[in-house]
Amino acid sequence: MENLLKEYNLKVTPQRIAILNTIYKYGHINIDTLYNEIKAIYSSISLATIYKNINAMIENNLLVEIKIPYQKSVYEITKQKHSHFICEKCGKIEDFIIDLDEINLHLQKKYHYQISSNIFIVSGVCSTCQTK
Amino acid sequence: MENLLKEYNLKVTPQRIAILNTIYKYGHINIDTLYNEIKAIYSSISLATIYKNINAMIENNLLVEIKIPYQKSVYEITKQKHSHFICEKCGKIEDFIIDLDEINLHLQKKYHYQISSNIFIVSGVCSTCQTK
DNA sequence: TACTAAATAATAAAAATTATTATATATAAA
DNA sequence: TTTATATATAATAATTTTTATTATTTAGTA
Repeated sequence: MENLLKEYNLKVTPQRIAILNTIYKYGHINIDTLYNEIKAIYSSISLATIYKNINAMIENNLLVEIKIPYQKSVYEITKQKHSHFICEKCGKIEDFIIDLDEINLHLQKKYHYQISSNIFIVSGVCSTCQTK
Repeated sequence: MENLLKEYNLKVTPQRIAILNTIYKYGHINIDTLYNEIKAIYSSISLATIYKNINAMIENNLLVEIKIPYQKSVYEITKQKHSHFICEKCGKIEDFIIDLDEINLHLQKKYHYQISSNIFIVSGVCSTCQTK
């Protein structure tokens, strides 16, 4: 995680490494869970520090915030463009890759949008919850 | 708007009618703008009443909340399923209809999701902002 | 018209986020 | 390796956002 921080022009601190490790471990994590996890390691850390770091990392594009219906936002490490599936039963969030180029091209032609990014969130019931 | 409230099993009050009229006028509106607009009509209304009504209307599916990156949520009257385009320059939000059935079917087959809804938000530059 | 449940107004309280400031630490340069 | 500087942290405080409380008023209905 040190290299990652350096890549994104952020100073390397043990707290930040812990934050990134935790986010990486979870894949997606909200502020409360993150705070609790970090507190277990650095008991003196304050929520404000978590927020400050998260915001710094978002500004430097090391993290992205995913705003989810009926839930608090989750944060994840910036990676290949992908979409999210959210299970309405167990709350699990899964990444999946789907090619949106065709749709974007279509929108570009039809509405003359210059498209820079997509958010695609799918809600439903995951395969494991269906069998319960 | 009276009929709309009745349809969704909500009592008809002048404040609620004003709220719905304002949302309808704007298409999409955030809580602050809404509050200011309503205050101009009912100067004694409190923000808590706005929140309470918005939440009641969301629970009864008369309104939907759209969570947007880098902005406060906006609310809109429930209508035909649609997606949103957000202009990064002027902040304008536009609705558009696009058929996501194929994609959903593909996801359903590939990941065995039972899909109930989609959120599709496209960011970029709108046609008018491109020519500036 | 009167009854009942629910809405409003006016706070207050709680939850979420950001700001402040002294101290500590990371990085870069000497 | 040491020192200087900028930035991060911790501890709070302050702000912002959202929800709860309660007395009063109002809408819908009998």
